[in-house]
Amino acid sequence: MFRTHTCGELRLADAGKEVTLAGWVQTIRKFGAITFVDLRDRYGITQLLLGEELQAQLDANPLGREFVLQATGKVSERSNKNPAIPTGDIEIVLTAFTILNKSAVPPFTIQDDTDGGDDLRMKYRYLDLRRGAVKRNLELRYSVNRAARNYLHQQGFMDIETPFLIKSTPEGARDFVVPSRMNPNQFYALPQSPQTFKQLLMVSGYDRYYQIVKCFRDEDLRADRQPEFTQIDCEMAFVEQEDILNMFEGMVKSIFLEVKGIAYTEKVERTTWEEAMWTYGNDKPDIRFGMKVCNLKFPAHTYQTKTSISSLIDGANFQVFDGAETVVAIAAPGCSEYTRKQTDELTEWVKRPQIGMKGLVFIKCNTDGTYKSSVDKFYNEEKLKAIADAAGAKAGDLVLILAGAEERTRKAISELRLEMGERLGLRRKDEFKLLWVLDFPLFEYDEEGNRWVARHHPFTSPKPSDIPTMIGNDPRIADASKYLEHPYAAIKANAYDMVLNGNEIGGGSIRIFQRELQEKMFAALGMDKEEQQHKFGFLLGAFEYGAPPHGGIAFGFDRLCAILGGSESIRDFIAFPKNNSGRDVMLDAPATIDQKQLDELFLKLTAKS
RNA sequence: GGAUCGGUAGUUCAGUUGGUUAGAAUGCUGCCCUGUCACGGCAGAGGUCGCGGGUUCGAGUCCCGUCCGGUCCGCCA
Repeated sequence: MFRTHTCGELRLADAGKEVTLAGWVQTIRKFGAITFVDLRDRYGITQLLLGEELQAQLDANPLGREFVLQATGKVSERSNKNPAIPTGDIEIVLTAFTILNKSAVPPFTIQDDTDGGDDLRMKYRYLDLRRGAVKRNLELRYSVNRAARNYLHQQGFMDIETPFLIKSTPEGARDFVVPSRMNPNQFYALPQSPQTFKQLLMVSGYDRYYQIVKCFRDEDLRADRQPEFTQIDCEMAFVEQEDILNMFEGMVKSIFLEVKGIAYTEKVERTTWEEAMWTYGNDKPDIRFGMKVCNLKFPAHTYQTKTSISSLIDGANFQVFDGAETVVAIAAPGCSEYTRKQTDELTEWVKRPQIGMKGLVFIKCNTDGTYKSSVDKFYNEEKLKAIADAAGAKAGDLVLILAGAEERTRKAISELRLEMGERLGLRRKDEFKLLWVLDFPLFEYDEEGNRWVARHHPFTSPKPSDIPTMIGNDPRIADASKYLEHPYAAIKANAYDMVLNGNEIGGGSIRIFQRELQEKMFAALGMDKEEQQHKFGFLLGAFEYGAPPHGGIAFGFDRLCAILGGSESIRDFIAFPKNNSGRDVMLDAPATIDQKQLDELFLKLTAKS
C-alpha cells in the first residue's frame, strides 16, 4: 500500500498512529540534526520531521523541491503548532522514507502567489496545476458542474451526447474544419454549439435535454474567450419564454447555493434590451450599482417611446452638443472634489482609441450648492443645475457628459460608467446580481453585406406579434443608409440573456418550429431555397414531422466559473487552456503534419501570402 | 485585419540625456544551525540584454524590420 492517509486529513486526534503518506516535497527546512519537510498532495500539506537517525539516509539521498516521497512514521503533536494549515497541530515523526522519484528544479515556485509569469505557467501547466490557487479553481469548476447536473437531473433533464464531427454552416462564427480521409476533398466542422441537434432531439420527443459540452469557434481570442469552450446547453419542449426563465434562474440560484453558499432568494430582475441600452448604454449591464445614464439627446427613431429632454442643452450655441447625435451623462457620486489632474486623466481615458471620444464635459456639483463646469461659457448655473438634476446628481457629485454618434457614445458612456464604478469600489467581487435581458431585436444590419443577419441565431423566433411584419415584408434593403426605417429593424425576438455582474453568462430563445417561418427566416438572411436545402435541409425536413414548440438556453460554463471564482480571466478555470493566439504552448500546437498525412487527406499546402 | 504595452540572471523585475566591469529580490549550489513553517547566518555560481539590420567613437538604452507574449478594437450566428 502506497499510503494510509492523504496529506490533508491527519489531526491531533490521530496522534500516535503509524501512517504512511505519499506526495511532493513542498519545502525543506534544515536545522542541524533535524529536518522539516512539508509534504503536499491534492488534499493538503503535512509536516514531516526527519530526526538524527535518518540523517545518514538523507545525506546519501538528498531531497529537493517537488521530489515524490513516500514517508512512514508516527503522528505526533507538534511542540510549535501552525494555525495556518488544517494539519498544523501535528507532524509525522518519520521512521523511514523512500524517494519514489526525483524532480528537476521547477522553473517557478509551486505556491499560491507564484513567481512565474503566465507564459511560463502555461508551458509547464502540469506544474502550475499543482498550485493551490489553480487547484481551487478547478475544484470550483467541478462543483459548478455537479450543481448544474444535480439540478437538471432533478428537473427531469436528460444528458444526451451530440456529435463533434458535423457539417460546416458558416452563419455566425467561423468553423473549425476537419478534413475527411474517407471522403476526399470534404470536410467536417466542429460544432459552434449543438444547436440544431438539440432542436432535433425536441422533435424526437426528448423534451428536457442538457449537455455540458465543448463548443468550438475559430475567432480571435480574449481573456474571456477560448477557441474551445464549454457550455451548459439546454433545451425544452412545450414551453414558453416564462417557463425557461423560471427553470434556469432556478438553476443558477441552485449553483449559487451549492457552490458559494449564497441563498439568492429574490426574483431575478428583468429588463428589455431597449431599456438596458437606454439606462446603461449596454445590453449586459452591471446592476450592482446605479449611476444610470441620463439621455440628454438621442436619435428619435432609435428610442421612439422616450421623451426628449434636449431642451436642457439646446440653444446654448455649444457646438459639441448641438452637432452631436447623442448626448449622455452619468453622475459619479462623491467626485465633485476631483482635481484638474484627475479630470484631465479621465478625459484622456475617454480619448483612448478603445473608447474613441473626442472629449469629456464635467459639471461639479459642489457641496455648497454651487455648480462649476468645463462649459461655463455656454451654460449658466441655473442650466447646469437643471442638467445635473436630470442626471440624478446630488451635492458632492460629478456629472460626466459625453457627446457624439449614437452607437459609439452609448458604448463609451457604458464603459465610463463601469470604470467609475470600478474606481469607486461599487463592483464588489463578493456581490452577485443577476439580470434577465429580454426582447432583443431579431435582426442586425450587416453594413458590409448590406443584409440582415440574425442577432442571436437563425432559429430564434420573432415575438408572435411581429410574425405578420416578418411574413408580410420583403427583407431586401433598398437604401442602406435608411436600414433603420425598414420594418425588420423593429422586429423583436423571443430571446433572452442572463447577465451576472455585467457579464453575459447565458443566452437563449424560443425557437422557430414551423417550416414556413423557418424558411422565411433563412430567406430574410439572404439564403435562397437551394442554399437552405443544402445547409439546413435536415432541420426543415424534421419540422415537417410534428416538431413541438420548444426553446432553450446555453450558459458559458467557463465564464460562469470565472465570475464565481472572482476572476476576469477564464484561463485559470480551464485545466489546459490556449493562449491569446490560440496556441497550446505546452504541446506547441497547432503544428505542421507529415507529407504522408497530407497525401492521405488529399491536401496541398500553399505558402502564407 | 488594426491599436497598444512588454521581452534584461532559472524566475519576477530595476537599469538615469547613449558612456567604466549590467544590478536587486527570489530561486539554485556549498558550509553552519535541534522547533521551523516566507526559518535564519555566511559564501558562491548564474546574462548572446528575444532575433536581424542601422545610427554613433560608443547601444540594454535611439531608429527600422522581425519573432514571441499581454491587453483592447474589429470579429465572436
